[in-house]
Amino acid sequence: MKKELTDLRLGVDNVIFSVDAQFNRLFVLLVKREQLPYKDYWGLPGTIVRQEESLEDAAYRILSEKIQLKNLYLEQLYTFSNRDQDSQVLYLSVSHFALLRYEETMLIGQNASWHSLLELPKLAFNHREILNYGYKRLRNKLEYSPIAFEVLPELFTLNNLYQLYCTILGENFSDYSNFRSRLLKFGFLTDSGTKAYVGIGRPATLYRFDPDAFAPLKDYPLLFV
Amino acid sequence: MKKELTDLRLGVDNVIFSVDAQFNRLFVLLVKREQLPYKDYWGLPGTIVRQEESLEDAAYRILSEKIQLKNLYLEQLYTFSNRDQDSQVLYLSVSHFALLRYEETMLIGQNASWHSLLELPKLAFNHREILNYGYKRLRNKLEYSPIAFEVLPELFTLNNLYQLYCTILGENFSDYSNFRSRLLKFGFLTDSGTKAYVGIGRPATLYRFDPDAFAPLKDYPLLFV
DNA sequence: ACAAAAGTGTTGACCATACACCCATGC
DNA sequence: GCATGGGTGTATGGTCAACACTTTTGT
Repeated sequence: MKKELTDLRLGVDNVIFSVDAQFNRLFVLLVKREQLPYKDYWGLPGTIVRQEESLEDAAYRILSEKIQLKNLYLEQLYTFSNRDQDSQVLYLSVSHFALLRYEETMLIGQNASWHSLLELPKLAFNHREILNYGYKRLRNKLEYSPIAFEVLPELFTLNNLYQLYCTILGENFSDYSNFRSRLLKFGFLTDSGTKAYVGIGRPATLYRFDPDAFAPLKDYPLLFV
Repeated sequence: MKKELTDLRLGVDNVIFSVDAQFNRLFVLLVKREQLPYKDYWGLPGTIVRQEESLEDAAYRILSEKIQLKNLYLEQLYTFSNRDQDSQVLYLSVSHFALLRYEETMLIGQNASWHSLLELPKLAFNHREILNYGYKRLRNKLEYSPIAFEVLPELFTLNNLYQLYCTILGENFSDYSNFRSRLLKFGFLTDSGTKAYVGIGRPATLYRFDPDAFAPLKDYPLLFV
């Protein structure tokens, strides 16, 4: 019996993205480590799984210490494992992923902050690898699922939507006018009847995402890009 | 310190598919359990991770006890977790996935066998859920990656390829002649110069998959279907 | 009137579908 | 010759990228 068991440390690490819709910036949540190893390095918010917790419990717990959560849905990414050569302890990290609204997310405490993906510090452990994996998943979800509408306000303009896609996928992923017609043709964006007046220029139609109209499409591999 | 640790049982479970190219059948590898719980039920080949093993080691070890492995590449699927309400032990199952050639795979021992997906017995634990997850991944990989060529013989006809897709994705996923031209247009199938003479009818051209010609395409989301 | 931003339309190239049809072989 | 399966071609309709154009606002 003893032979079959192994010394384990089970942890969770979270790759939490947020999009600043106003200034078109993509952020990831990092925490400054206060303990060894990698003291004073930045890393992903993670923790050891405690007695009586599930994996998801642990992931939500550590996040709730760093940011205010509401309606946060975590998705499992991948399980990274690594056995320490000296101690023979097997370290397991089950990583999770989420996308939030930057404007609605309050940070708690001093040691957590949003970092642009364009200027990342050196990260602790293999967190850079986990982050890259999460970023790949983010872009993938944006193309194949309606994740964008979870992070936009209830009413949004097509330009808001387009900017969000640009921020995550990069400029020139698609022509704006073609993006418009493709999205409108799907039929799950309904005209709210109101307009967005923002200074000079023609006011933009405010749309609303209609989950019921989207539902029948959800099993098809429709491309948003 | 004690408070942070949790009673853990770490296991791996494998969803191993094989395709019988000759008779167009898709199989999954199941093992008849000899111990409690779920004694005499069929289940996925899995094991507890031992001292000094990595996750992958354990996955390959249990498979090597059931089938002859050669060039088997396992891909991680998902980590299922479940805490026992009575003992408070946290059970973790890191599942893996692979696709093999039925014709080249020798089973070892009496308690492992191939089962058609169309007539599955009741499975132990949550193995039905894991299997469904793996099946979804299999179909997905077939559409977006050249996994089919790992499982076909070195020389194959376009009809062999088409039959393989039919077996996994179901009939009528695409017209045969359109499937032909789409695949040939990619340019990574090279005419071997030889023909397959199988009884009556015009002999079919034998093709070979060219990894070098495929390489530049690998980062594009090309659709095989 | 003019600039700015939203929104529409047009064009040509490409691609998918559903077939019809031709080709090479065994009997 | 003819059945059988391999392989090619084609007409239609749709989709996509690029870009020109029109509309509605503030100043």
